[in-house]
Amino acid sequence: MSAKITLKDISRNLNISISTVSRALKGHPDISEETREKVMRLAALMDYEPNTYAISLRTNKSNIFGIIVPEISNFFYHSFISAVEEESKKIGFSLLILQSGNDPLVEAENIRLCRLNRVAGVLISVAASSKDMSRYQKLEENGVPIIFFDKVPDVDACNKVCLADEDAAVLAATALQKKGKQHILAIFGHPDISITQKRKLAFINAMEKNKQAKLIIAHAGSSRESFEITKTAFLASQQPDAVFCMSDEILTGTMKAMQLLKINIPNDTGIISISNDDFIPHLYEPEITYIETSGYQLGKLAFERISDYMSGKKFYRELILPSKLVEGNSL
Amino acid sequence: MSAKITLKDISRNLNISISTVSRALKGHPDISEETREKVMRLAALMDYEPNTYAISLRTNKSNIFGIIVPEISNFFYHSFISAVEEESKKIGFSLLILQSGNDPLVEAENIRLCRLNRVAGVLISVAASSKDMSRYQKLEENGVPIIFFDKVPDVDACNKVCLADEDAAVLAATALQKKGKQHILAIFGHPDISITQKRKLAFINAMEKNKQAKLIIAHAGSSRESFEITKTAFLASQQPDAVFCMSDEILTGTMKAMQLLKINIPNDTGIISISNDDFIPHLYEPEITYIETSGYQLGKLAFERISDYMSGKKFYRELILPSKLVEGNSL
DNA sequence: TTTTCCCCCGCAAACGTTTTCGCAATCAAT
DNA sequence: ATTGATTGCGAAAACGTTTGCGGGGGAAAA
Repeated sequence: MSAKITLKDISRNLNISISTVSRALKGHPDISEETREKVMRLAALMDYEPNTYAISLRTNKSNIFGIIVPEISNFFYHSFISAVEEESKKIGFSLLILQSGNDPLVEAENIRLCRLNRVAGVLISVAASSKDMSRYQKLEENGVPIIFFDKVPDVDACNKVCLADEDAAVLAATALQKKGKQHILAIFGHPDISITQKRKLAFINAMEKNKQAKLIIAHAGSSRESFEITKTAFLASQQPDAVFCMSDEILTGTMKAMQLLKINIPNDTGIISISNDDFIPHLYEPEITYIETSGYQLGKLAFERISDYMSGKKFYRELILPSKLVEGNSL
Repeated sequence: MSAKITLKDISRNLNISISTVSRALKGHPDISEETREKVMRLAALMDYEPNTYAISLRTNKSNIFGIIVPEISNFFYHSFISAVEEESKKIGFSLLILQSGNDPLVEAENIRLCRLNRVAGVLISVAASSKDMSRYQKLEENGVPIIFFDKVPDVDACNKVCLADEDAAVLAATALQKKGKQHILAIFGHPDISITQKRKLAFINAMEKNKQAKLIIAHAGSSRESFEITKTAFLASQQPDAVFCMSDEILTGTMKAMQLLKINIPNDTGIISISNDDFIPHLYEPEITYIETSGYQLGKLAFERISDYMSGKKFYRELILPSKLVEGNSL
């Protein structure tokens, strides 16, 4: 049980005051080069590690970011978290990861936890699309920066980093047109969530330019539903010559149907999706052509924003991460 | 900037001492029912939230578990973390999640971080299969319980929770025999890692009972490699009538080859794998028959062990999570 | 010589708790 | 009435830092 060594230990050992040790360790200009050297050396030798709790108590700050997501078991949030973790580590920060399970109550509780732990900042993808910002504002009043990402509140006065949802849909539509697809099954997510609405609108608009193409719009709340939708569509008299899947989850359902019906891709039909990572699209043969909206990249962006905020750039901004087409062989 | 209210605020308000307030709040027997009530009520009213840093400084404890995994972007660790998070929340604990990237140096640094943050306990899946336990022991000397899970050190004097690796392989072998498979391609992971060795040994042993079956053993370090191995095997003159995949990663590679070669499952060939979750096996049509070794369940088990430890059961134990066969339609 | 200035450094308070010790009051037992 | 135990509470130290203020000493300016 090697007792933790403290500033006091060092000061006693060197016959100088605690304050001098403290200042020396953090390069305060008041301290002479000579004593600074001395202190530094001894601290290293004694394996001194500052007590983060004492520091936080004194300064009312911490080296922890809170990060709240609907669920951690999700590729997208996953890669987001990884990215933030990588960057945070570089500046000596740790992550307090909390999942809200899409429940506003749990979310509120998590925010409370962040307050309790005096986190230095919060990154959050909101659960409910509530317009009630009060629970978030409490944090900012205490000087805690809060960055919304992906699923963000529908108000202007906050910091957001988002994916280019419309843009991704447009890119997909363009790719389909370029291939001359004429009979397209487009499967979107649950009609109520905002991301579905955005992508659907943008997709349909972009498709308008191609008057003669036949468009079938469908909504799937789960992988299972998109499986059924796809199956039905391809069992009909006239098969689509392309499928657009709004998300990874939908893509997996569609692909199961493809396997069941032994449909040849891309000869019988083309596939294109919007995906968060390369994982799902690379699972199939041929590999799926997709529009990437990277959680990882978004994480990097969010970290950048929170760093900027903490170093003084406290104005509100919305950052958008561009998406890009990744060519597979499925279209 | 609503200043945080403290014990002092409450005490002043009630004209009693800080110590009394502190004791009242935590139900100390010294305090009369009457004042306890009073204090409780006012605390609730004033929305009092204890300062965790002050508490930790004073008690040298925290309400945080450290959890160190090779990578967080991995289904298995993922579900493990989810399970631990769920349970921890119930007892008011948070999680400090760190990834080592399989680098012993980073791992050491992460362990240091756990010490720095005075975590109440550590759950770790070790990076290197090093037998050097010193860096871990330092924690236990400080009274911090450390539970190893999944990838554990090869020594007895520590707490472990593991998957039934041998068991899973035996179950798979048995299932293959029951179906009367005679020409089996078995793909394992990288030959150096311990889990590969365990599973391979158990699998081969279990297969011995079926003398006339032809067994092809292969090793794949990645999804790509298992793709190549499978392709080659099925392009040969005599095709296997079943494939056994040791892990999800290997399964994905094999399934890509199946799609490429348009092999009919289970008519042309049967598939069975060992998987951490239902996610990957359910991605295909037909769904894959697999042996489940659940990260989620393992997380629950690990939490149970660390709770027990903290409540006094400090002896060393190794817990094994049984695995079970989940029937799909691929065999 | 005196004054002014700057360079280094120490004192002590403060952050919000927990906990040891002790004290006064009450009550039961002798 | 004296002792002894018990009950309910307060004073104060401690946890390890940071930081405002002030002071001693030496050098430069007067």
